Formats: sequence, structure tokens, C-alpha cells
Amino acid sequence: MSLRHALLAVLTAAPMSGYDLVKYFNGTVAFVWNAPPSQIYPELRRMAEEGLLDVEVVARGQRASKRLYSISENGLEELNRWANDVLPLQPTRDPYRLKAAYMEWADIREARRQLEEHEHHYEYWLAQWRRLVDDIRARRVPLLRRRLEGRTEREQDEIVAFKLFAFEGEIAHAEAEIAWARRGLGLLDEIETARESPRQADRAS
Amino acid sequence: MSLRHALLAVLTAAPMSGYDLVKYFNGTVAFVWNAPPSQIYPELRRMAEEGLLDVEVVARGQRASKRLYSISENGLEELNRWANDVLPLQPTRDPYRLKAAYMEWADIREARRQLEEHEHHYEYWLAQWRRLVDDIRARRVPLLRRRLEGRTEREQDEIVAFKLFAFEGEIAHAEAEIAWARRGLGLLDEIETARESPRQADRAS
DNA sequence: GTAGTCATGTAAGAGGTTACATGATTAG
DNA sequence: CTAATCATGTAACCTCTTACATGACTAC
Repeated sequence: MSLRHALLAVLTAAPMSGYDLVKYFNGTVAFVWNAPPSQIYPELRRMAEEGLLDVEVVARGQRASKRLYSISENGLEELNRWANDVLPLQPTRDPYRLKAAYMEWADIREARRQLEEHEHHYEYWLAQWRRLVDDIRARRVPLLRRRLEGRTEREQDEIVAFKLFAFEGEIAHAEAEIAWARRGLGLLDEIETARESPRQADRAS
Repeated sequence: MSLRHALLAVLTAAPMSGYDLVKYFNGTVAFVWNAPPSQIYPELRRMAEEGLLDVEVVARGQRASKRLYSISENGLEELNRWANDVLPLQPTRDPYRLKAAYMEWADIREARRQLEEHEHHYEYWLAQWRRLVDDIRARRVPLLRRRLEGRTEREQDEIVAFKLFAFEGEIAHAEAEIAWARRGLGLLDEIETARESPRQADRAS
């Protein structure tokens, strides 16, 4: 149940509406946890019902309104509980590794497309994460700025250090995935060469 | 729907019962895809109903019987379709990175326990994966041996190369996670030191 | 006879995906 | 007045988890 805790954690920075949260979960928060509106809105309702959030209904224009959520005492307790409990590590279940393990069932060309997709996906996110890390280091991220307000300098440094630690983990992961995809593409080239010219492949190995 | 394709892929090695599959999904197959019996048995039923698997009911002892599943023509087609279609990459959703990003809500001691758990988990699996890679290289894995039977030498080499590629990806991933957890533990030490002796920390930075 | 293995599930519920639905407000 | 943005969902479906349930067979 991480979505719930991600919502609690974001709401510690400032009270906000479901719409605001949806934007963050499409923006910077999506760099560690993504969630669609159809999941966020009902979850906020449930959390408010369970007393983890306080709600203020604010008028907007003539007829419309919005619900401003803020974290309650109970919500803070729950957040602390989550932060202090060890979350058990889960067994592996990686669909891309699974496909790779059975690549003999694919054409070389299609296998290559999958690995290129893999490489490009992580290259894209690597660039995003790197930019985010720079922005965090320069304290240029709006949500982070709100979170740092009114904290001591030491607290600010610690908060920033944890964010950097988390996203540097994503960066290292992305780099490992890119390297893996490239090794796979190299392997496919070797296999193709070996299939096309058996003698040369024999000599090469 | 990867479980279905993992089952199809395993069944290309040889026909087997649900019980056999449960064992493999707790053993070597769990190194890329784990699944509990409560998921495997109903899925096999559905796959047989949909014509992806053939079933032979075999007597065992006086009263009991077992269902032997083998992959059908349709199943092979489905496996090929899966192998040749590009599986779109999913957005990030990593609960441990999420916890790390909000570690300011945890006590240092509990944060450390989480990271130690992370480190130990991946050290354990790293050892497992390394042993498996050795066993694959030596063609010592029973399921793999059955899979290689009756294949040409080149086909065998390719199949082995894909397995190695997949599991070496897991190894690289585990190594990255271990390094990340250790960096985190170092960070926690620094923070603790800074909290205990502010002057020294100031001088150090 | 009893422990371990072989064999196969059910049931309830959590969490997530995909597609769709609706209407107010605001900036130009 | 029109497009973009603000705002909030529902519904159907799928996957996976957790806990529990049952009984036959085999080696000792």
C-alpha cells in the first residue's frame, strides 16, 4: 500500500487538492511513484474517511468547489509508522528479464527491437533523473522548496540528501539497464553473424 | 500477463504437471519469475480451457490422478507472439526508492535497518544468481538439459547464451542495489555524526 | 502408523490498469 | 465563444497476495 504513503508524504509539504496531487504524480513524484487520477481520487476519499486526512471544501467561482486535503495527526502517525517499519523485500518478477531468458522464441530482429526499446526508455529516464538531481541540488524544485520552508539548515540538508540518495539510485539503476540492453544487442549481433557465416564464427570462438 | 507466458515457455522444455511447475516456480524459474501455487493451478486450467495447453489425465496409485500439461499448437503460437511483440516499458514504481526519498520521517536506526535488509536481500540473491549462472554455463540445470535435448549445437549455444544474458542482468542489478544500500548506510552515518557533533561536521564540510 | 511428498485447489481482498464520463472556470 | 485548464470521479477488469483446505501416496 505505497500509494497511500506516497500521498501522505507529499501532503506533508503543503495541503493541496486531488488535482494538485494528480499533477505531482505525473511530474516529479512520478520519478519514484506514478499513479493515475483514477487511483488517486478514490484513495484520497478513503484516507479522509479513515481519518488520515483532513478535508476543507473550498468554493471556486460561482458554482464549483474543490476539496483541499491536509495530513491529520493520524496521518502523520501512519507516515511515521511506515517510515520506521521495515518493508520486506519482494521476490523478483521482471517481465523484461523473463523475455530475455526465452529470446530463442523471438526473431533476432524483434528481440533487437525490444532491447532498443529498453535502452531508449532508460536513456530517456536517465536524462530526466539527472536533470531532477541537478534541480534538487540547486533546490529549484517547487514541491521541495515548500517542504524546506521553516526548517533548520541541518534539516534542509538532510532532506535534500535523502532525495538525492533516492534519485541517484534510480540513475544507477538506469545506467545498469542501459548497459544490459547494449550487451544484449551485442549478443544478438554475434548470433546473427554466427548464423550467417558458420566458418568464421567457429574460427572467432 | 507474464505468468501465462512463463508457463508456456517452461512447458516447451517438457510436458509436466501443475505440481512440477509449482516446484520450478519455486526453484530456478523463480530467479526471473516467482508465482505461488494458488496462481499457477487456476491459470493452467484457464490456459487449457482456452486451448493453449493439452491435458492428459494420468492415473497415480489406486484412486489418485494427475493432470499432465503440454503446450499445444495454439500455445506455441501465443508464445511466439509474445516473444516477438515489443513489451512496452512501464513507469517506475519502486517502494524502496520511495521510502528512501522520504527517510527524513524515519529514525536513523530504523532507516539503517531497512537499508541493511536491502543489502542482505540482494547479497543473498546475488549469490543465488551467480551459482545459477555457473550451473547454466556448465549445463548442470535439469530443466535446461531437457530443453537442450535434440537441438543442434548452435541452437544449444544460443539458448544458453540467452539464459546467461538474462541472469547476468539480474546480477548487475543486484550489484547496483547493494552499492546503493551501502551508499545509503554511509549517508546515515554521516548524518548521525553531524547531529552528534555539529562543530566537527561544519569543519568537515 | 506416521511423516514427508505428491497433487490440486478455493476464497477474500488489495492494488493497479484502461477506458470512459462530466461539468465548471478562465484566458484570449 | 472557444480552447485549455481545473476538478473529480466511475466501471470493468486483471493480477497478485495471503490464508486456508483437502486428500492420496510412499518410504520407513
